[in-house]
Amino acid sequence: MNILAELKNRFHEVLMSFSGNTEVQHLLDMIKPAQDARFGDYQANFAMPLGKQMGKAPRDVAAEILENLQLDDICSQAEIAGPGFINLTICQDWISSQVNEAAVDPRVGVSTVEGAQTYILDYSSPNVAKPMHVGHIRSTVIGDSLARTLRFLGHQVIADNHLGDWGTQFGMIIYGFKNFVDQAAYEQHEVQELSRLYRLVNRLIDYWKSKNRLMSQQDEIDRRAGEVERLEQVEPTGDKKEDKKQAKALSRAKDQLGQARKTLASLMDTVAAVEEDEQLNSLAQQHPDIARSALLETAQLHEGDETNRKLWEEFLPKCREDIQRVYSRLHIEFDVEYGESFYHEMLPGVVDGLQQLGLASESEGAQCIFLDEFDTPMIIQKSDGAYLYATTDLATIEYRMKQWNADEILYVVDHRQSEHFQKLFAVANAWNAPDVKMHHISFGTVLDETGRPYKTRSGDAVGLEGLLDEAVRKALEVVSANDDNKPGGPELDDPTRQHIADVIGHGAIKYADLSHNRTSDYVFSYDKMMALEGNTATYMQYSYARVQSIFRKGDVDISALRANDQDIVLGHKAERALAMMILRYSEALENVVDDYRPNQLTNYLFDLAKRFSSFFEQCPVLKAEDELVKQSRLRLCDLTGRVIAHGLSLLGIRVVDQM
RNA sequence: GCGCCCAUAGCUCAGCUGGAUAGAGCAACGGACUUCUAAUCCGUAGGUCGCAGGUUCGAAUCCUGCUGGGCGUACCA
Repeated sequence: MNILAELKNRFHEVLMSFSGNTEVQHLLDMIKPAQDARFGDYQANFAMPLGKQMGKAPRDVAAEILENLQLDDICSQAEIAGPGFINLTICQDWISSQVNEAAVDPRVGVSTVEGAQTYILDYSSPNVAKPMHVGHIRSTVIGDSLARTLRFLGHQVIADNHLGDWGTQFGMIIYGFKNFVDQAAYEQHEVQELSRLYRLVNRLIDYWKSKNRLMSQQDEIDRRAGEVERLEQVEPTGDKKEDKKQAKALSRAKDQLGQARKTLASLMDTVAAVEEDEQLNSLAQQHPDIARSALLETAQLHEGDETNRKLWEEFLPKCREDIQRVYSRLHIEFDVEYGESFYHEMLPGVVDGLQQLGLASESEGAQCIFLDEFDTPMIIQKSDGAYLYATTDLATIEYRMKQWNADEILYVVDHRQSEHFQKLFAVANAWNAPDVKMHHISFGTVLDETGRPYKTRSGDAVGLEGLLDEAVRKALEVVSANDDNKPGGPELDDPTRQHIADVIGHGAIKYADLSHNRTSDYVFSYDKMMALEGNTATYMQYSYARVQSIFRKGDVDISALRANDQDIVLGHKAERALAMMILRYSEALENVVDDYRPNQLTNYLFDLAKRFSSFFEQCPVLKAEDELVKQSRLRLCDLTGRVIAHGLSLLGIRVVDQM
């Protein structure tokens, strides 16, 4: 049961007599959870605009609406307050009966949506040639959570991992393998060696790129310095506005000069770092053309060159296994994993099709699609004949429509690609998918602790696996310390502690990510991520474990408890508050799906767990005043535990019975 | 230059479609374990919601300008 939906239902008819249908929807949206407990449980704010519109006093309008409304069974109180707010208090009996229903419902009171849709979720999509690092986690975790939530609500979901298994990075690995491989190391640990080769080639390419840019960068500095000098000599005109403009131009020029100098310094660093390393330097000098050569390897792979194709076929499964290992420990699953290579053969057809429709045309040797709203075109074929990820993305949409006839496609990708997606959606809608709704579920950049964009420094990137290991290690420390300090002595053996640490550590990392509004940038901090108090998964897991602990101590037979028809009664205000929050679960899920924001669910779960903690302090369960209250509270505990576990499961987070 | 995004407590962040006195967590301070797990709870303190205008009965939220930051911007993904 969704209380909010039910309230809107009740108000709908009455409001219809006050205004038209489209307007009513808008007015109904002004019914929402109360901002403050003093105002009851829900509040309706539509009397103010309605009064304005009708030229009546809002309070009179509110009164008139309430007179024509049958709310007695749901609300114990419907009060007009302030300028015309309608404050609604849900009545005790109704909450009880709804909670009783939820308690025997496998879906804990959440119904499936009407009008289920077919969603395709495109998330995670790592580059298989590079080890996964902290930057990959957001897409993976947010996408996984949205997939689970949509599915639970009754939609059909196809989770697709659009792997980067065909791009330039493979050319780099192939080049590295042909020139620098350490056979012994490769035989011992293939992926590790491949990843070393990738980083090595990347570094050498960077070296040459930087080195070749030194001159032009110096020129730019000279030019900017000249500009600063020129601006400094401009005499004040006496005109305030004009002088302000001048001052601004000068400060901007100085800024740019500083930037240019900084860029030069970092170029020089890159160059020096290689040249100071004798071995690296000698490799660099032996491969001056490495950037072009690596691209050539990619081109040859795409053209079907036998050697390169064979190498690719040898590398790919190994890279995928490596990635799979991370997914298994995170319990991430996909329905399909069609990488970029899967679409390779469709690309010429995509370009042809777009040309024939006149959407694509040649410009500067490349096949381009020009769109009115954008300055730069979407390029679908390079002047050297190679295809780009835009081409692949278009082919992917084509395939997805044919294969699944999707209603909606969600791309969980960081915000830097928003322009790409805007173009992609515009082209797809004009070309082969006029009706499908496509959304870029963008999220913020991962920042380091100084607030700068988190960048993987070549050589010592924070691998995702290392991060997960660290989280589990820290969790184990806390689990052990906590268990050792239990009043009755330790309760957990080592394997159990290890398992608990595993659940808590992985949960902490996922939750840290999911609990932020996805559009915000994200400050990555080991300490913050692994803090196991406050608004963290651990707090919810702890609440769950406390419920189970009550059952253990009380020797409660859970299946018998669930089978008995003893009603839940809400005598204490902490019980009422807890029950009310349980009934809001479906509202929370609706909020998640509404704008694809899992943090709506983490916020809800935190509220729920807080209410439970408060209930736990104030309401003894096993030592309740009588058997009726005890049974009622046991059932309330059970339901709370189930909602917490269920909510966490939609975030991809597990629970344990004991902590 | 153009485009997109952001600015909320000391720190990290919520704040849904405009609603009443802007909320959490962490850190700080004061209380609560003979008790169903203190990984907890109760309380105190902490704010010019970047600045200036505008729209509105009502603005952190919408509009305009400004300041400061991030990102993107023709053949990488």
